[in-house]
Amino acid sequence: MTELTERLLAWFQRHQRALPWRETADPYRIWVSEVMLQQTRVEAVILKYQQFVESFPDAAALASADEEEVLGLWQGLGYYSRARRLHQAAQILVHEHAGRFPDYQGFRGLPGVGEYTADAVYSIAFGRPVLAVDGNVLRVGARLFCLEVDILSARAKKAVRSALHDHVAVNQPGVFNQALMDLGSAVCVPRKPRCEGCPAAFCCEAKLTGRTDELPIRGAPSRPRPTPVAVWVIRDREGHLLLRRRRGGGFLQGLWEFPWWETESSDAAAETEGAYGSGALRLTGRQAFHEYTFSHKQWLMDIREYVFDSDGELPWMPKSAEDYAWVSESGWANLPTATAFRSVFAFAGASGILAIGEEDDDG
DNA sequence: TACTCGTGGAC
DNA sequence: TGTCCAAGAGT
Repeated sequence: MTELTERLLAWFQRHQRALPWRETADPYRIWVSEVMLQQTRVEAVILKYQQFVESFPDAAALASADEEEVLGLWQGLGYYSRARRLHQAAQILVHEHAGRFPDYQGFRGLPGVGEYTADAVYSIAFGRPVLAVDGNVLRVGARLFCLEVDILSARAKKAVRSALHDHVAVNQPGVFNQALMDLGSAVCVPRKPRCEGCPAAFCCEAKLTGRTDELPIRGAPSRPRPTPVAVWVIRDREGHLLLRRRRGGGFLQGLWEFPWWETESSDAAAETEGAYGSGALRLTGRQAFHEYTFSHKQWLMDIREYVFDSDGELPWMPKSAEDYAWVSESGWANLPTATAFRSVFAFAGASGILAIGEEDDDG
């Protein structure tokens, strides 16, 4: 065991956070936590994790659940394909692996299980002596070894793996990996690292050469692309709201939403009116404008209210219509929805939304 | 490699 | 207030 390893483990023993997924050795629960934690802060995960494993205490329970129920518990966490892939993977585990965790390669091949997740779960739950390289470890490694390459590049990952290889605590790799991650999130933070309390400061090349503020090197993320989008709040004669469930694509797949269309022109309302309007749809005149920013696009939402004055279906609704539903102003609360539509529910006056708290309306 | 895929907290 | 970014995976 190297001095770095020794000091890091001692620091972790003293400073580690109490987290619900650290109170179990169940690989299923550790797996759930790792998937939830992808690109997501610990504080946002804790409650969701507890609710999730309470509803689905094991892989069999998750496998037999409806996708809608799974998405409902994931609601608000974002990156919803994680939930669908976890659900699919649980079904594969139950039906093709008799509910037992397969070997490392078998697990690595499950939907949503990449290199990091496989390494994290198998080091923590099974003691597999591998380094789990996440964003924290990349940042810590970049400073420890003064890596001059973009930490998001494949080269950086390879360099960190190589440089840390001999430091992995092979008799407790899971503890070692979590110690590195905790160090990254609590001490070796992106800006203004807290080197005073760092157990690795004694051998940190960035610290010893005064370069902690220059490292790591990381390219600027691409900016969200402004995107006009028309959102239709459609009521029937009884005041029910028309929602649809998204199918066939990655974005927000499986979630319920108001009908919307991204448009080429900045006048989203006019463009969609021509394409999707119908004689049975009557504008009420109520309109609002909201912005909502995803990781990769910025929606400029032109929200309009219509009344559907007919008993039929709208031309663009599929014949089966099983992915469309007329719901009461409180009925939406039982359906998984994306946060992007929170302001639209507020606009629609849907009950329950005021408890969440709102928000601007440029009218 | 570069892009898609959400959300909200920190500063 | 805008910017950054968090225990990534899939394509």
